Amino acid sequence: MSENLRETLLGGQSFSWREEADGSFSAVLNEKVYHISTLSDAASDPFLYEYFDLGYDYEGARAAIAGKDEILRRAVESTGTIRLLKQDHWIAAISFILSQNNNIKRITGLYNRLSEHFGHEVEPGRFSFPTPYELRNATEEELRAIGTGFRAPFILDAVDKSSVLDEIDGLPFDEAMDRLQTIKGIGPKVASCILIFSYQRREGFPLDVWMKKVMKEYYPGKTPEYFHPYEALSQQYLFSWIRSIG
DNA sequence: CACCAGGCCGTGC
DNA sequence: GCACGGCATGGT
Repeated sequence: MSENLRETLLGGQSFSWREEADGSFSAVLNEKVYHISTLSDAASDPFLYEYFDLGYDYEGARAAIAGKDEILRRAVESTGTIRLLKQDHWIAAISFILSQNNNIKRITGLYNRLSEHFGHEVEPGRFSFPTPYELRNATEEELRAIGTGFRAPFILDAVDKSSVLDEIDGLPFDEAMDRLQTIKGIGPKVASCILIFSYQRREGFPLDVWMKKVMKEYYPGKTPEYFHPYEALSQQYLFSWIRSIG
């Protein structure tokens, strides 16, 4: 099977993208509205080249993962190639704070409402995700009013501590995890998602309710170390697979 | 009505 | 250190 752009963009690592009626994808990033139909659309754009991590050999990684064991082979063959996006640190941090005890559809809705209420319009009807500066005067009541619920104070704490996101690069993985968790609403799972989908830390292995089920049923006694050096990508394939089969 | 969703916080032990 | 209840909201 070939590239699965849909799974990469809408499968739970980003909440910036929407699927258009013609099957293409669009998102407001970098003060622009990007439209993508295939990965080749990204190759000639420097921003998208980085964003889609086009310098990494995902086909090679995919083959290596599929050869690891029977479950991974099944997971890999159940879908096309999945990539690990390199998203903006702030967007990723808030996205995954929103994700806790939530589902992908509702997370996307919250992401869009935050953009419409606190971001700015870059094209008619298309809003950027709000920066920490744009959220500096937001109140807990305003954030709750758009449906963020108990996550509202976490967002405000992240605004206060947004500089933490500039102190992550170069840290050993465990220290990066600890530093991110100084922000309220960021625990081990959210921190690992931020590190993978924004800081290119491929040793992350987020354990959400789906992946805990996978580990219990198919990898009892195993730790993320088992999947080295493809922890994050293996996790993405297993996550996609277990969700597809329920 | 119940239970769940890409969990974490605060408390108690 | 680990176990537990609570938590906003919308879908099933």
